[in-house]
Amino acid sequence: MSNESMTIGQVAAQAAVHVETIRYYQRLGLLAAPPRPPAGIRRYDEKAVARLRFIKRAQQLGFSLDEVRNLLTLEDGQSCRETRALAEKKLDVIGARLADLKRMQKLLKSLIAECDSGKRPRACPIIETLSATN
Amino acid sequence: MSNESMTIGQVAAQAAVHVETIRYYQRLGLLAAPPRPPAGIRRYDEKAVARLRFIKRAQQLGFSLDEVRNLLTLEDGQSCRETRALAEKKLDVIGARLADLKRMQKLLKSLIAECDSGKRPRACPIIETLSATN
DNA sequence: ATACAGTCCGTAGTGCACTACGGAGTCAAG
DNA sequence: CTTGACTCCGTAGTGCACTACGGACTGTAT
Repeated sequence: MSNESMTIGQVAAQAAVHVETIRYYQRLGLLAAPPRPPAGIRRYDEKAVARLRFIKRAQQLGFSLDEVRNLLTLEDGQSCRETRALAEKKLDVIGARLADLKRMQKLLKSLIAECDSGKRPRACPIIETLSATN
Repeated sequence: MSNESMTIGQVAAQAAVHVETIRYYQRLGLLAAPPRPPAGIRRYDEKAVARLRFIKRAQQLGFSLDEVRNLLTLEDGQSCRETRALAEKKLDVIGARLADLKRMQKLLKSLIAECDSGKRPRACPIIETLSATN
């Protein structure tokens, strides 16, 4: 089943995506659809599975499908510089997002802690904070 | 301008949101639209601004508008327990997201570092990694 | 009195990544 | 040779949080 000539459903299973997702990527031009034999069914090979995995891995690294499209045009591995630049930009975005989340986490934690210590004169510190007039 | 009887545009400016956003929240029932005088223009007070700020702050803490709706029904501050539960659930989600992002960050960093050390036999380590057959 | 900015309201579009649906065709097993 | 699972293809819907548009009206400054 990891051979040549798989159906779209088998490819989907191999790559752990839904059939519809494959078609969607084909529409977006992220994955080539093999030619359809006259009145037949398309057959896919290992490369399709590899490509899908590539896309999924890149997504997990935080790349959007549009960025993945870029990555794929660099897939030949010739332009390491560009790929690197893309990765660095993404790293910045991740750093910023990380800072945001940490800020949220800190605030929520302190609010919850304040809830726990019964010693606040006010109603609910969480609501209080959200309502603050700043 | 931070008085009674502001127009929707003034409220928007005060709360740093767009007019359309206010109307959108009204449609969602997050904010009450004051009655419209016959053939006139609606007038808003400070409370509207405060409510919008509440919503925006909650969003910054990672709450969806739907969750904000919940928060708003708890706004009287009487049911600290429920509010706390909501905050704790959100804290969990944030923790998970943080872990994800850190994983991504680590991987991207090491890939970029590998790019820098010229000593890899392969083409581009980033592309290589994405292409790996795992 | 009139120009013009702002308001009102409803509906439609955006972006992202899918997910669902439906009717027709195809393929393999029994 | 029929049943049933799978495939093909196009279009439409989902979820979230807005954003845009357009025509009619209102309020204010000149």
